[in-house]
Amino acid sequence: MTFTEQHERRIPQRTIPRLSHYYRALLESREVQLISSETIAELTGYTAAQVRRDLAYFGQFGTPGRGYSVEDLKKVLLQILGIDHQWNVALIGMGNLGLALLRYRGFHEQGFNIIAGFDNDPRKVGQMIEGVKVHQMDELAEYAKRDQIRMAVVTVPASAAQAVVDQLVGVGVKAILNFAPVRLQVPGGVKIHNIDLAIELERLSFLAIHK
Amino acid sequence: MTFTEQHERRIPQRTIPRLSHYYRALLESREVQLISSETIAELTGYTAAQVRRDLAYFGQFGTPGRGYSVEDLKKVLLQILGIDHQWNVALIGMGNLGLALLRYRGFHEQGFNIIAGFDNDPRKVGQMIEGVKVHQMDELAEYAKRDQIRMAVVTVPASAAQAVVDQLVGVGVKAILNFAPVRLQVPGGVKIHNIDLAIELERLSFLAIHK
DNA sequence: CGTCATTTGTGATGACTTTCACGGAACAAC
DNA sequence: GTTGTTCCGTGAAAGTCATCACAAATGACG
Repeated sequence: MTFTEQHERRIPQRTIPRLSHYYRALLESREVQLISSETIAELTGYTAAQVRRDLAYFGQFGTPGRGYSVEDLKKVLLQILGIDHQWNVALIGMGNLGLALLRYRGFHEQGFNIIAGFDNDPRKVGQMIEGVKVHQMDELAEYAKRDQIRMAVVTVPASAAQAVVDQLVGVGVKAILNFAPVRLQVPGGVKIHNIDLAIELERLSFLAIHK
Repeated sequence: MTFTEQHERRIPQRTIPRLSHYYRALLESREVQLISSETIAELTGYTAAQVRRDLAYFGQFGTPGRGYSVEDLKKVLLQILGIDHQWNVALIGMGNLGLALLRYRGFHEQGFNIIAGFDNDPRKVGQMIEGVKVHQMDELAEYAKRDQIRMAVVTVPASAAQAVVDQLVGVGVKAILNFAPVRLQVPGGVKIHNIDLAIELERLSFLAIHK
């Protein structure tokens, strides 16, 4: 069973993280060969209808009366999420957050290989951390070309983020995960996803005092 | 001008982070006294109608024909977001991510004071990092009571997260920011917000290969 | 005071997302 | 075969959220 690109409908934004959760549920279900939408729902906390609808956006992967093949569905989800192959990732900004992400094992386990770090601080350049060497920013173009880097994680201060992103776009990076608390401009075709830790805490604060 | 609690309507989930963005835009507008929804929209990348609607969920803060008072609106947003006072926060799990968050200045700037760290690794217990002491987990109850800790950030491995959360709930913590990639059970009244870095990367991967 | 330009707050509309509910496909059992 | 059970895929309904568009409010100006 294979997933073949077929964009008939628009995919709801929130479907995508749910697919990741479904995939994790499948990883925990090695002993069974078939799994129902109801079981996936129980394991993930969503509803069975939601599971079926989300999967149906991408094709017909189940068998009525039986369920979904765990092995096949895992492959399909890997393909849909784009993690059926390795991503070479550059990490820009080797401050505390950058170091933490470099050491975070979760990335490598999902096929995201951080293959080079970049920083402008001379004290950090040249260091070897977790098997990853830290380079000066002006070496970015060289490595991006050589190692086909198409994804980057940005953990520089807000004031430097736009310039860094411009450089990344310039060397062909197509997807950027940005931790700097600032809205960044990118040309069409380049995807950017922002994680703002202060805003996440504020959201929690709001939840805690309301409702 | 003051915001008085009045929950007539349900607040859309996505309104809350937008409020944080509006607040940031106001911080950058010190020279002006009045600001229009149109200007806030330009600064944040949303639409003017969205800005007005979001604010209107909580009351009437503007003046027709004039706009919003920057000073007043800042106060209102601080109140709505619950960051008009300090939060005492416990940080559980002093691994790489925990250390990065401890050193991250953005938290303290928004009134989130990490006042104690906790870990079960004997090599970490007793250390002093960024002015914060690392304690054993079994000392949690004592500190939670003494310092009125009502919020916690959890950066322990997935396998330990539920036990940690149970302890936090037991000592009266009401809001938890969880970085462990696992779905956690909490009783009603306790708010939990999850950030899963691997899933965020998968979302980016999806965006990069589709559309 | 009347007119004009401006901008809020909100009813109405439209777009998007989730849930419901059921036809039909698949297989087991006899 | 036929019956019974299971469970997917999806049209339709319900629910949620964003945008439109305008009445009403405000102050400037003469």
